[in-house]
Amino acid sequence: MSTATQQDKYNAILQAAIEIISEKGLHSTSISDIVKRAGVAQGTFYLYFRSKNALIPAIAQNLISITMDKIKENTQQHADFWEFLTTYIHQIYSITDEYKDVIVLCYSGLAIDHSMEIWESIYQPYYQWFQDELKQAIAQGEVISGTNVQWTSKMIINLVENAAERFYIGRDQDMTKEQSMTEVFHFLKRSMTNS
Amino acid sequence: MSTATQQDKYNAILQAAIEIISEKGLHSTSISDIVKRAGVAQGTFYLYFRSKNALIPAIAQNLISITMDKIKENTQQHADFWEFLTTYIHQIYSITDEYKDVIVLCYSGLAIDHSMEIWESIYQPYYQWFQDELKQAIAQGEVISGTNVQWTSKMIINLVENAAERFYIGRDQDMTKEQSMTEVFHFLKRSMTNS
Amino acid sequence: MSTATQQDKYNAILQAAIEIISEKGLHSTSISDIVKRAGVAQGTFYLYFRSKNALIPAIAQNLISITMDKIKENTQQHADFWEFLTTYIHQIYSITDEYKDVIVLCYSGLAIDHSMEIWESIYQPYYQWFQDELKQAIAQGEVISGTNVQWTSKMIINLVENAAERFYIGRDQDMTKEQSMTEVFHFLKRSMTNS
Amino acid sequence: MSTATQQDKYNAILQAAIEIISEKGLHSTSISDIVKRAGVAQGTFYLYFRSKNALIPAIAQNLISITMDKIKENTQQHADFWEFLTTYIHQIYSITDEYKDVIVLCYSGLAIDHSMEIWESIYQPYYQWFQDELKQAIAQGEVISGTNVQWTSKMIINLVENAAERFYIGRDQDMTKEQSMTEVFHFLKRSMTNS
DNA sequence: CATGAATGAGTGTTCATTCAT
DNA sequence: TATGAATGAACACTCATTCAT
Repeated sequence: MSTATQQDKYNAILQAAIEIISEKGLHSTSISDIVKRAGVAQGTFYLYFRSKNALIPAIAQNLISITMDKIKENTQQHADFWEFLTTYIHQIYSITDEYKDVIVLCYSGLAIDHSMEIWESIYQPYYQWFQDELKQAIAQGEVISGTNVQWTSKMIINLVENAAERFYIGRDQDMTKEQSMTEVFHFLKRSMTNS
Repeated sequence: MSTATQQDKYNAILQAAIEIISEKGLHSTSISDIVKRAGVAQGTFYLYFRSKNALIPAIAQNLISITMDKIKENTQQHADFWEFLTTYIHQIYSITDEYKDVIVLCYSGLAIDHSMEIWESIYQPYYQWFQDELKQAIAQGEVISGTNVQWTSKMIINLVENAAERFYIGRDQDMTKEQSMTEVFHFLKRSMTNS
Repeated sequence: MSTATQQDKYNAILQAAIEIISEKGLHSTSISDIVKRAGVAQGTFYLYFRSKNALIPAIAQNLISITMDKIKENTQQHADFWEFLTTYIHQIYSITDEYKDVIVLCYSGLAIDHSMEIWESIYQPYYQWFQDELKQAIAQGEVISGTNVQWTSKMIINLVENAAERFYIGRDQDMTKEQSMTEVFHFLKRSMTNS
Repeated sequence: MSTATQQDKYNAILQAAIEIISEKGLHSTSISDIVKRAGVAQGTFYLYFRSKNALIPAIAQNLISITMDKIKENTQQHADFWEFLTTYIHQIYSITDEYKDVIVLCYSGLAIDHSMEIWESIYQPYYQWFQDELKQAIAQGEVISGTNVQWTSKMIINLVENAAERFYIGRDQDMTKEQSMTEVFHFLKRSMTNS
């Protein structure tokens, strides 16, 4: 029962691309490199991706999917919003550490392609999910009312990601990971509660 | 006595590079394009830049210099930290709008040569300057004491830049520029004061 | 009983090929383009043609068939050879106008496979037919005796085709179509009669 | 004294191209083949020709130049128009024999490029030269007056070339070369004189 | 007969970089 | 310093052809 479906080939190419581009960068990675590792023929690449650049949005999408899956899985049970936020921060730091190369390639790749706006559209369901959590927290009285849920969600997500990226990618490690995460947590909590 | 000094040629090449790369992206811009617009010979490029990639840090450096000049100039006079912060936010939004293409090209250059650390070093004096302002605010009692000046400065700078980039580059324009800036301001102020 | 016979598919592919190659040229036309327009699968092409190059002789054959059908149909009734020749010239000009793209593609196929001899063999029945007309004219005393029928037939056919091609393909339109045809006619008639 | 001028490289590339494309055809000849034989680098080709297709008009131009040089040189001295025409026909047969491959590649190449009209423009000075000879012959009373000099010149040139091409390229050699040339001569003479 | 996914060899073209002047 | 002709390595992408179903 040979079951090499189309989905398999798509994934093989995508994973190979992620691995190699993460290592060598987009510019230095050739299609030839990718297909060799994916175990398919040169032409097969173009059955699944319109061009080399078309890889980037696919990689970004993939990253976000993984991120959401991991976070959702780990934040399912939480006593209150602050426990949720703590777990969320931990997860983001952990994911950033694991996928730092992919994150960098998404930033640079989407910029190369002049398609930075795509980030926003890919993030949409992620933003949405966070908004729901935040709304609930407001309803519970854990977060001050009057908060602009939409804007604040994006702000928090970006702030946490930025802190993690500065720590793991920018190698700005004056403090420990724990200290960094604590600063993030308190900075956010102060802003969202009446002390 | 019109004498084309070395500095002139360096700047001519750098400016030409910024213009063309902003338009067409790094990948699609050739040295040939750049020298043509700069009005120098092909080989002259290599008298001033070691390689094509060496342009990116120079462009980034240039952007930071312009940013710091503009901001310093406009924030010289301020009654208190919050007036300073307001002006700062305005300036960042304005600069982001004007230089969005250059910012994008800096992102796209991120991954080249794994130059992420260079990025942080270029930001260093910028961070330093902000830290000084923040220290002063704490000394004045405008900002809660106990704040980690170093971490918080970076956080603020990144948060403001991110909000502006989401607005102008990610084209996330659900709210007006003014509303967006106001949200940023209050989010930060809440976090840095005892209500 | 609508049954797509083999002949149908052969013709569908051939017609599609003629259309697209006429538009885009042989080199820029892919088998993929052809089968898409013909409404058959990629592999089906190879059930009817050995290769892409095998299309050219088939297209040429097709053009000659059409030409002969049209000319025969229109020259059936003629008082004498000169009326016949006049009609013939008209028909060639008209066909050249209608099929100029196909003619060009036949030229472009000339060099492929050094297939020049194939060309002559395709023309054979055409030459033969014209020879019969010419023989008859000589028998009738309309054309001077002593004429080399074989050589002269080819000469005339080529001369008329060339004049038409210069007019429609070379766009050498200093004179009107009518003037051009009249020159051809008189040039030939002078040569074939004692004044 | 190394004197490799630009003209030299242009010619080296052009000659190499003519040789190889004549042998293998345009499609089967790669730029790599050409530059290797020309003894220049890959990139150098593009300093002299915009593209592979740009070779064809250059080759055609070259062929016409050679043709005119040879013919002019050999027809300088002639007692009358008919001696001139005889020599002309001989020359065309001889040139066609020598350059048959180049002729084929010009036909097919220009057709591939959809630039058949270029033929006409390249032929212009050739036509002009023949017209002058023909005018003189009419002035001398050797050729019937009332002849359309422009049209007839083109006709004669094409007729002679066609006969030669049928003989050497189409390999239509039922008769000897001499017979073929004699037929051409008499066919033309009959048409241009009152018998 | 028909299909269309898969193949992988093949190539025109670009362009960063060098170097003799 | 400055030039710009020359280099040649590198690569994305195409497409004729095959073959398992």
